[in-house]
Amino acid sequence: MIYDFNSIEKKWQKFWADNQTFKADNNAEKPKFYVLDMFPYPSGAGLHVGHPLGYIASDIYARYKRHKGFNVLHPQGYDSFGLPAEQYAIQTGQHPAITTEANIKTYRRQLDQLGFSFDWSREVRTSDPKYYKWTQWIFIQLFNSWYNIDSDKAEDIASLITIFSSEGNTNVNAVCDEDIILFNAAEWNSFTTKKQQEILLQYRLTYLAETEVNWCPALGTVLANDEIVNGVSERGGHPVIRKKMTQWSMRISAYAQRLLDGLNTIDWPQPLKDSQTNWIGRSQGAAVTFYTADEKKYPISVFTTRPDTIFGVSFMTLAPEHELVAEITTSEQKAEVEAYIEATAKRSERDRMADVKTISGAFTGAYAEHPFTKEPIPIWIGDYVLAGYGTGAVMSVPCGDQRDYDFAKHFNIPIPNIFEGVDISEEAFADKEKTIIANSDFLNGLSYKKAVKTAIYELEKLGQGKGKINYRLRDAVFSRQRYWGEPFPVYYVDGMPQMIATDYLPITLPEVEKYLPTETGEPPLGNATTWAWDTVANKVVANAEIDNKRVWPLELNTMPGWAGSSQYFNRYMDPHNNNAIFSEEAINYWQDVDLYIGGSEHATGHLLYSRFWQKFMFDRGFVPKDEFAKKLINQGMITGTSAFVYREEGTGNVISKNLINGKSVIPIHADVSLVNASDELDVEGFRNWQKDYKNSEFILEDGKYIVGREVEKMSKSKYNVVNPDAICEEYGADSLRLYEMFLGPLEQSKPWNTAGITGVHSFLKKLWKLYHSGADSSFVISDEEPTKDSYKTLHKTIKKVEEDIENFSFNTSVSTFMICVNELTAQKCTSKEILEPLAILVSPYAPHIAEELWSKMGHSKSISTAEFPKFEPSYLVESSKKYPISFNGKMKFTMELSLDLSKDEIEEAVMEHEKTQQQLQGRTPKKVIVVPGKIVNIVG
RNA sequence: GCUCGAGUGGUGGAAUUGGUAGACACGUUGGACUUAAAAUCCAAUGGACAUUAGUCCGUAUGGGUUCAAGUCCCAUCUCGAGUACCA
Repeated sequence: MIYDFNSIEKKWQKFWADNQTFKADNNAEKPKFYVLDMFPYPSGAGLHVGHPLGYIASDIYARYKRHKGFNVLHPQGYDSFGLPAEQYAIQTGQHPAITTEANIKTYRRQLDQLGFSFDWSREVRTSDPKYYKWTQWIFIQLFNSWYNIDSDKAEDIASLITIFSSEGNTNVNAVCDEDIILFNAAEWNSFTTKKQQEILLQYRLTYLAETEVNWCPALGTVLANDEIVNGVSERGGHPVIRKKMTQWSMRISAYAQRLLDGLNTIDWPQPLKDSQTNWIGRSQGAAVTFYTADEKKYPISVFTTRPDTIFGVSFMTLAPEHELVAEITTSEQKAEVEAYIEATAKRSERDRMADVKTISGAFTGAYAEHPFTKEPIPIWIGDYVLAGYGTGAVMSVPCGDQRDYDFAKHFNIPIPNIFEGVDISEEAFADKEKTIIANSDFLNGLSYKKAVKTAIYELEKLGQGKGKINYRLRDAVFSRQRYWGEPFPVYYVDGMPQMIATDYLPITLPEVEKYLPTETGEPPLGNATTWAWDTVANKVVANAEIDNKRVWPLELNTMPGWAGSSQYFNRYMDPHNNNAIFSEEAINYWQDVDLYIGGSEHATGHLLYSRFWQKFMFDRGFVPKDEFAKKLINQGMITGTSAFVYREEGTGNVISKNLINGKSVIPIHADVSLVNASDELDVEGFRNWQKDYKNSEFILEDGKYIVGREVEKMSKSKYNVVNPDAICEEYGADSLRLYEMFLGPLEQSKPWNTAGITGVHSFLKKLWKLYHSGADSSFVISDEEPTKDSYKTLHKTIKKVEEDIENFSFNTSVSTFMICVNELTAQKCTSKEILEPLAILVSPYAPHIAEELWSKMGHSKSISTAEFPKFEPSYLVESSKKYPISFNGKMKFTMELSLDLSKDEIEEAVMEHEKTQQQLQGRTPKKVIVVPGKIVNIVG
């Protein structure tokens, strides 16, 4: 009987589906284990061989944990809102829901054929109204919450209203907008409802605010910083400009410190933690207030990490956008300042980035007063100061900061030296550790640390400063001018946002004629004709019914891509619950994700926002853990191996790689499916594929055309995409699963080369043969007592595979299986004692063949219910060891010695050996190092 | 520029606390079987010299620690990822 993988795999995939083998129970006696993959965006291109890498790894782990007696939750779903489907809709008029549905079908078929043990009964789709009902629900919870710094957590907005109406806001310590007015209880109670709502909005965790955004006119949308590459949109490469818009924001900044602290409690890759740490960008220093030297005494607050250098300030720099600029600029300087502001506004992000070195700025003509020396300090504006960071103003200390130094040099501003014994004639001195402060009044002679403390103390005495921690992390804009996203459960009464009661969720996406922004520049939902909220009937009605009494307009923006993915891991716990985002029983049973596998590209997007929402959900008592994933692994990327043919310039001949010899050629991508393992091109196939080359002359070497190879990212445009469907057809899913693991460590990126798959495929055939040693290769398994060697082979395999899986070293397990099967084949082992546990060992990696062998051995239940074989160390105990005998650290020969020997006995035996004498050639060794069980090294 | 990660045969990669470098595969070469091909099996395969032993060199480069270094320390180079004037 041959190994007919195609029918075996189909058979077991059907068995698993029919029997719901991997359906997870929400209240089992067994301990829980939650293995999660980052769910995919279902793109039109389908899966290529790089996509399943992480899914295979997590599937192996999930299957292993089942064997180990855990109740495993291993769900899968789709992040199905997103721009590509919308772009396609704009181009073709096809509704994104239809495109998405079709793409999901392809994904599902491709995932199924790989034999994953997903519990598909729990599938979620972010674009499904039954799912996004709960995304809208979370939004409402955020709206109805504020961040209390005293309790250091989010609380219900009702508690804030209670405080306002009983004592006003003077004692409230909250994370809120900067421009808060102070009021007492009586004033609060006398405010109009609208006024009260305006004030509350300044405290809510999601709030409407005027934000400066990256507006892309061509796409009609706002882009996040990470959606802009080199100043143009990542998709399409359209120009991006800065623009002010009223948008929903998330007060993630409230959680900056906790997001930082939480990193210490989770087992995530260090590079990922580092990039979140950088993104949050905590810096400790002081807020200092300077006052202008004129009679108006405008306060200018700055943030500095170096309050110890305050006596080195020789000018101040404001961002050109700073609101004080217009107020303080003198009439003489007005023209110059305005010209500079205009020039910077025109400069695109791209120009600014490409040109970091150019120093530019303008003098405002105004002066500030130094808090201690009372000397006048000139106030400049310069675009190296960013309006969006800190206060948009800096105290410039040219001797201690290179940018300030460069600016001062360029504009001939004095550079006072406040460091003892340091030369600053060439560059600024930014070292904190070796600093001794000089020329600084009461700070003279102090070290950095002491000077910082003293400076802050003195500033506080003056009432002109205090210690402060600043974060780079900005509140996250949550509005998108797009169609294919979650609608907000929000309508507007007199311009003030109102939440729709959660009973009436979901608010489903309206139908529109066109998916583009409206002619008046409103988002695509502005095209909807049935998009108004009837506050009495509590339903969406036609826009024509808007009377601004009972029927009001609905929000036109939709939510960003990360909305749907920020709590999906919790929704999987109870995905069909229509009364709650999840039941208490479900969340209390599953708690959190034990293992999360996905790409590192989500480091500062999805993974930061999810942690933020999780902490919010924790504060409000919805979830028991404030971090959602205990352990996270980034799988590396599988790159493609592109193939190139070379067209000679001039002649147009296509020259085989080794015949180029310095000729001037242009490399052209060839489809990798036209190239065999020996880099030979199917010339006829190439001619038929690229009609332009139909009649070109191909210059061959030894009758073959040899292509060039290069490792690149797998993409359609490089013709290097390898599709898993064809591989499953030719070698089977088990081969593909094994091979993807065999390629190398999970976390490393590595190039794909289909040729190597024959190695794991023939391993599976050998495995099959081990169980089919009868006449006509029929199934044979015996009750014979296994040999010692067979036991040893099995148990060293159990040990290694178990260690490997626990350490996520899946590549080495595959090698271990190969060695095991090679050895058992040589031993002619047919014992059930050995072959039964072997099938279980293999089953997480190659589940189809394992199920088939398992059932042939007479089992009626799935192999996934079998217990993982227990490692028995006694089978590996050795009585002797083949010692490597080294001379001066270099191994010369080996010697078999009993492990019972003492150090001295070993030394004696080694010294007596004739090869030792031969090596020594009569010399007496200076020293003999004996490490029992390891090595002998003879020195001298 | 800064932060982080990585450099091992022709290729993917192995190598526990420092203890036989190159496991396991791919590829290549030779052989068996076959009319032939595929499949399968056997042997060789880091480099150089010697081809019988054997000797020397080898884990990016240069130093160091050690009886012993791919592994630890210092410096340099190269590649990859993240970030972009963060005061």
